[in-house]
Amino acid sequence: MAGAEPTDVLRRACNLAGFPQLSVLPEEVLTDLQSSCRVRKFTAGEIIHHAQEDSGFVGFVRDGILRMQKNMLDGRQHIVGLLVEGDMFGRVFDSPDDFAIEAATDCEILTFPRRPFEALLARSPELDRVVMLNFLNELDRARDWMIILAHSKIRGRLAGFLLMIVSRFTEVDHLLETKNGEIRVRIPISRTDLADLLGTRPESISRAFHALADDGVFRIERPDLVALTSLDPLAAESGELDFDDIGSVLEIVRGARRAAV
Amino acid sequence: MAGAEPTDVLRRACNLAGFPQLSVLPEEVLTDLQSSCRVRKFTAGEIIHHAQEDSGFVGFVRDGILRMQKNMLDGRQHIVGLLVEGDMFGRVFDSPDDFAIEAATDCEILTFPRRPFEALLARSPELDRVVMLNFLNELDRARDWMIILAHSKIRGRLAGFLLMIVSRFTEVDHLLETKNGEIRVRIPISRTDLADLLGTRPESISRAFHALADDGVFRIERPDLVALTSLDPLAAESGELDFDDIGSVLEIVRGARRAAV
DNA sequence: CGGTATTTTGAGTATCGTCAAGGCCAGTGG
DNA sequence: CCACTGGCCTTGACGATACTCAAAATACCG
Repeated sequence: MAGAEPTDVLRRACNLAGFPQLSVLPEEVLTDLQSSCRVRKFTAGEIIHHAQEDSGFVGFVRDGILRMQKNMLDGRQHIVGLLVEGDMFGRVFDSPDDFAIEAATDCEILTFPRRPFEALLARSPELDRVVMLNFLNELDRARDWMIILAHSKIRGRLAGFLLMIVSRFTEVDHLLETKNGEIRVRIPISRTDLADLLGTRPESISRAFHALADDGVFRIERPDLVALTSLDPLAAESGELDFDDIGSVLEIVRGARRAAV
Repeated sequence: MAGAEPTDVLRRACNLAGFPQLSVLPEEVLTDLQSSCRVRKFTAGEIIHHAQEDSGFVGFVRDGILRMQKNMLDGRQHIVGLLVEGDMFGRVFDSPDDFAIEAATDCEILTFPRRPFEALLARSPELDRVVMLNFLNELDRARDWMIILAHSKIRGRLAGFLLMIVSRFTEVDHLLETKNGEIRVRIPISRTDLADLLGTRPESISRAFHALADDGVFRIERPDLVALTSLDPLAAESGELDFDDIGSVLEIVRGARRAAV
């Protein structure tokens, strides 16, 4: 399959400019990266990486959303993280990942064969730094998910999830939109995925959505789109979580309000 | 306070031999580390590091258990991880940690001033590697906690917690003991901490303990000590979680059985 | 416009959170 | 040595919440 592909076209398609973290790398490292890079596309539901086997590559998400999950023997699955554009995934220097990676939406990723990538990592402290900071960021996110999951009521978890989207996934393509003084948040995964992520069932997720809507926390435009005028009720529901960069989101809201007047 | 201390004695006390991960480091790096190392002791309940402020050091746990947590405005606290002997904590190269670190038990840690540590990190690829692998390990643990938290019933979460201890904290001082063909697991934190970690209340933790005991999953010797003859019921309760190195624990059990016969 | 998957709603049961009270243990001081 | 105290764990009762199974409504896709 790979042999039949027009590799020069593929490589031209490997535009690394879309990854701000990589912009600090020296030109030489970038060309090295480009030379082993491949673009791969997946449609929603496809398996990108099986748990506990070496995929042989590290990946960068260029577009779409991936879910990292553990598939249980009884058929249920638990999601431990969402990967969005700009995120890196995969292992370096040790055993393969314990989690499977699947496409939650249609998506496009860049892959780099693991061995050459590790070699480059050893040669370039800059790349090493980028990868290290990426892991630290993932660690933060995982712990934020833990806080969200620790809420005893589903309403609180859902509120935490929405805050996670507006605060951590601010930059992600089309997830956030400000219009007429309100923020419109697109929920990029299904109720089932949301249940797998928040540790509950789809029915409870649905009820929590409508309970919050009834209380005026937001308005449900479509099952995958809610509109809200303030983040405060959401923050109150989530139990006074202070996401670190919620401030920047508030700026967005104010900007939207000014634009609306 | 620091100026009054007999620093040569302190430095002799900085025995890095207790950290297997560090044994791969070149002699030169080890001496560098030793030279900036300080030993600090804390008693249970003491605050080691406040959230969102730069502690100015990275730490290694030599003894005892630390909890990493977020303190909520309403007084509740959510635990996002436990640090045990051999674990490293603290940030490098970026903003301070979002979480507070407190002593869950009396403990002893080694601290290294952050700036010199970062400088050494830049000079030594070996140390860099050690730190990177540490973060990867923490990431794995955080995701395992997520899986545990995602259980809808407290029984399942508690079972997951016990499996976490048995599989991930195997090496930790006195937590695990095999005797007369059974494993005795010491629960190193209070019911309240356990509730903060598993996202519930102490009462529910207590009930879950006794419910599992009534079903023969284990026997409660003391509030902080349970004895069990097989991990299978525990694994069944936790929903077929397959902790990666549960195999090695099973070896321990078999060994204990042989010794008992 | 029809067929399918997803989301929502409903009713009954199980589990959990809450508040309050009781028990156990260790340390303290008489 | 014993009574007292305070912290932690346990138990009980009740209301709130979530899970389960089933069915209906809605959205999505061709």
